[in-house]
Amino acid sequence: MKLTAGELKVMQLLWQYGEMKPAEIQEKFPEAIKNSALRSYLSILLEKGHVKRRQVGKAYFYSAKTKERRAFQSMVTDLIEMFCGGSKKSLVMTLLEHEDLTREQLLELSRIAAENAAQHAKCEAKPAGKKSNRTNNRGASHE
Amino acid sequence: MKLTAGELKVMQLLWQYGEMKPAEIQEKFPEAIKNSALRSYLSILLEKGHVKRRQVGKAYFYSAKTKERRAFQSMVTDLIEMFCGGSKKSLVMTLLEHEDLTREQLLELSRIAAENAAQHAKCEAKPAGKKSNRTNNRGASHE
DNA sequence: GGCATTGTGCAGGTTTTTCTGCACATTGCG
DNA sequence: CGCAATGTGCAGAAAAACCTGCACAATGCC
Repeated sequence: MKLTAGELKVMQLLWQYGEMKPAEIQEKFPEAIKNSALRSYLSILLEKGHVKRRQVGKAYFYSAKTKERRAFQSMVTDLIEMFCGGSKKSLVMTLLEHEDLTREQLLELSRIAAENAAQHAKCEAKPAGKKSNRTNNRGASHE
Repeated sequence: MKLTAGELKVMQLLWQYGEMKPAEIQEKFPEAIKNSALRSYLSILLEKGHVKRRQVGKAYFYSAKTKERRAFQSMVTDLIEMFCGGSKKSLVMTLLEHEDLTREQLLELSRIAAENAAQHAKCEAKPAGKKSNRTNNRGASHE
């Protein structure tokens, strides 16, 4: 996988807004960036296969090829390997214990964990099948 | 903050084993690395202030100056900003819902979240004070 | 002493990431 | 037409990350 900081910023915008041409990405970029610098990122991303582009008139429209979910998982996996001895549980525990979540948030998370556990009970002895996709939210704003 | 991949590997070893000289770090390094390459990392880390060193005879012993916790938090914060709209809760939810945790792990996590919520109830209206340090485990092996 | 071992110093190299400049082509408008 | 605006292509520069080689100094052992 492996996206650099700059590449990731571009991908974020493509994930969020969909197909865009360089100038549009440039506008939405978190900090000021020259058009040529941005296009430089795009060509690297194209090379690496993370984006694709479509020609319309003289302009190119870029869109994400790599899914946000994949990129996220890849980063979480790295983090876990580096800091939590490879255990996802450890990461969650650390987050629960050391980060400043409110009482309400903790209770909700507790509930969600319990629900997921119940979910698991139903398909015992099937270690690879998963995901009910009940409340799939990520990518923006639900605080 | 900002540690590169290579620097982080060095820091991990220093966090785990404490003070060491270059040759010792080199031995423990996850992949093969030349002594000079490793020392190159160490001098960058020294420059950046993430490690300190102590001379004993002709040799230097290096140890971590930056705390593991700080580095971890910094990376989690980055991840959250990039993928979860700045919400820690979102990160935990995503982990709970999409990652392959066992039923037992989920139940335990649910319990821990509930406990932490209870903890919070006791010091209402104190948003900054925290941490009971009941089961402080991270950095290695509890799967 | 001679010589391998273990350590540092340091002056670099290569590759990747980040960013720049400029030439040039097309389009729209006065 | 002239010319600004908008787009691409491309050839890099600059900085950071990653890695190497070699000189040399101290130590221990024959």
